[in-house]
Amino acid sequence: MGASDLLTVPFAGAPIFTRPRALRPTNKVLPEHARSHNRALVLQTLYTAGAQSRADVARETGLTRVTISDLVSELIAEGLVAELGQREDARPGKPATLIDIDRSAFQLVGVDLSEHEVFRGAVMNLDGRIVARAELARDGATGEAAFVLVDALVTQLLATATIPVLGIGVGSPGIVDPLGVVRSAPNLGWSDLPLQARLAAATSLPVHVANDANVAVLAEHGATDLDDVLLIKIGHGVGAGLIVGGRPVIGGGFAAGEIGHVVVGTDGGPRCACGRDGCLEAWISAPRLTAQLAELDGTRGAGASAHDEILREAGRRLGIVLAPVVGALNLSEVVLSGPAELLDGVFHEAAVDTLRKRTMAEINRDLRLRMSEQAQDIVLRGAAVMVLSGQLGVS
Amino acid sequence: MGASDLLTVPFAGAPIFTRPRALRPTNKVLPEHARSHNRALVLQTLYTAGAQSRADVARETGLTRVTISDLVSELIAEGLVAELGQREDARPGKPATLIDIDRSAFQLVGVDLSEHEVFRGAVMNLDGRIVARAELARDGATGEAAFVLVDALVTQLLATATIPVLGIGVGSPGIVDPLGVVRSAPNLGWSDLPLQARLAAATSLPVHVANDANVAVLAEHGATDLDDVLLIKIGHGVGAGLIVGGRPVIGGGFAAGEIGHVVVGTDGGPRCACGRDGCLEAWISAPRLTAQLAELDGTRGAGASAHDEILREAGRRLGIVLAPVVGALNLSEVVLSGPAELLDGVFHEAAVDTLRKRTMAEINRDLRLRMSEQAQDIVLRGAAVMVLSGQLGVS
DNA sequence: CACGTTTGTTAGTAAACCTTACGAACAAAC
DNA sequence: GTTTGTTCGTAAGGTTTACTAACAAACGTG
Repeated sequence: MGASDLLTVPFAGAPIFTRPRALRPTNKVLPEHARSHNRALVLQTLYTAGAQSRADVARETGLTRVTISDLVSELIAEGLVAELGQREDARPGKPATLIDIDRSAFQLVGVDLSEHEVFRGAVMNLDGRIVARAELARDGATGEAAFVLVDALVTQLLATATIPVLGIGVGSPGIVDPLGVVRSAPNLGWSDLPLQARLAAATSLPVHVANDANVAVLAEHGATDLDDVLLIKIGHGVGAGLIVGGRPVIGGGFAAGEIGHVVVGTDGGPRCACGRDGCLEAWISAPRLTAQLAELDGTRGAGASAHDEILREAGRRLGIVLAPVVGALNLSEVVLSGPAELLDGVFHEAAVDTLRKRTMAEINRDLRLRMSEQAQDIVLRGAAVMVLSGQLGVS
Repeated sequence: MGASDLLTVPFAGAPIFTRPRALRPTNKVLPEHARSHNRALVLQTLYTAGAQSRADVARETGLTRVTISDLVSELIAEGLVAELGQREDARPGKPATLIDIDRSAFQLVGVDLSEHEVFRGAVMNLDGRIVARAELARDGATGEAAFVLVDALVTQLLATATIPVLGIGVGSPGIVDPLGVVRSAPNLGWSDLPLQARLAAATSLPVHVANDANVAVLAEHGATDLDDVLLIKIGHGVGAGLIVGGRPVIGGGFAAGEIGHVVVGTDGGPRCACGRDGCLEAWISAPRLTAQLAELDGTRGAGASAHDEILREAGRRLGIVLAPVVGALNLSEVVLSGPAELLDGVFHEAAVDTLRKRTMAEINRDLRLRMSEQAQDIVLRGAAVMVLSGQLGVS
């Protein structure tokens, strides 16, 4: 069985990004779609709860043991699920045969194009653990040259994989539509580049492409139980990924999360590359903060408190922008991703403080603003989630 | 057949408001669920496209003529669909028998509790056209007394209905959970009032309750093709209703849209009832604007330009709060609902202008900010949509 | 060792939609 | 006036799906 034989799943996890009505597939539902859904449900149950018996899965999903047996035998035939032998612990009744997703059946490839100087990628197993890494220096490549680099990176990663690859996930900067066309990525000199289609043609594997921040939030969503998460990704630029009601938000123009050039506050601010004053990116992008701190270090007699003041003001600006979003969506979780030496300290404190002062405490009582725990690999892990979700309906 | 016999529809339109994972029903999908979905699909096709033949519906939905015939005969037996006789226009082939939703089979009841002085309600037909109205002065009633008024209003409306009532929709201020419990509505003195359950018990009819602004945006969503709409409802308070990816957003604490007490800008502002300075509600609520204008009229020599300046500043404040939300969600449509004499003019202009200046033009190019066309009845119409969607899967 | 419990399978049933086929009714062309 | 082709709605039969019922196997427990 080839990986491309795997069904796409209409309900469980497939609508990775909701798409405009015009692009949506027909809405009719056939019995076979129900089966795909239940199939994905079994995989999802095994994925999140780990090895267990068929009877356990039946209880968990509400389907009967008969149906689960049928679905599982199909999944075993496809190599996605494996029997692990009998359960060890002693209890009455016939001993259960444990089954689990065969985590050594497939690997995944993830690619992160969001860094300015380097394209990074990894081969991961189905758990999202990284088994091999690769990176290629970008050296300022743009346009076709940049694509050639991506293609080379993917080829290199595929050669590293030791078992069949389930699919490839790519997080790209810029505006990416649901078909994986990079509509616009100024830094890479891409416009209307059909990245998904070209990589799929080159590799004959399922390929999923989305905006880097939108990919990153998938990694974070897997780590929480919540249905609403906002991730702020601070690097060379500032972007956001958003999950509302358990579904990623893509936006009418496929540009959801592009908050870098929203103006903050009513008192001006630093001049931004886009020509305006006080854009969020001009306030809090990593290069800007680093430059400000470096400039300060150049000055004689600059103390830690001046350091903190810069970061505190930046954190405050983030809080100002987030307050209306948190209020409108009643978000329960906001996650920060970026250089910890800049963000994890007074910046974070100031952002939390500002957010609390600017939203209604009674309503947003259980709001949490925290640092991501995924560090540098957040986009790679998110890419893995994207592939799992797209190919198996698992998330 | 009683209206309560009608199936709830798991896919097509039923998940009116997404709910937290813990409250969600089991995810398994049985063949009968598929049928419910397809049934709703037929109703939706007829509802939006009007009278047509079974074969037309088959082509539209992708299901076969056989299946459509089967579903339609079921719907006819239930009294929801009626045959209208043969199609008139001349074309080859056997003449088609036109069918349509029987718009005279049921009426709907909608209730709007969002106004400060009066509870308003209406009996509507399936198209949402109002056939009868009723209102009861609130006279400051709170707590149980307010509920008694609502109950009386509903009773009065049900007595007015001439044909069976499909269901009752209620838009209430405050925080309303997916089960129709008003968790908190300070103005009405309600906390944890099970409004849905009590009205359902009193009337033996399907009842749907949601926040007034969240209800209002349903009416607006029906009027557009877009999957993302933000409605700002300005009255005694300021609230928002939000649809993202075609689905209403309810929020982790069921308080999505509660933006009245988000602080605007970084330069202070009027003192708000909540104790802080510069809340959106303190800037732009209808009573506050009216009072400001009245105060101005008391002053000698106040011209139209001073009038405009007050409204312009208010509109600007709204734009400041909306910019991050529009940017983060990449919204394509924002709608204003409230007193036209305040909002439809310089207020509107200033809001549009501010929004454009504070978001990225290339990304939010096709953003529209417009006045609602539904005037005073927006909550009533939204309540109708809520009932239609909940009972028939039609939206 | 008999008994109850749990697991996973077999066999048969009901529901849902499909394909195929057909009669009825019409317009257009001859 | 007849033939031809089209369209509509229905009927019959088949496939897929998940269900209920029943059972053998395998295990603790009293």
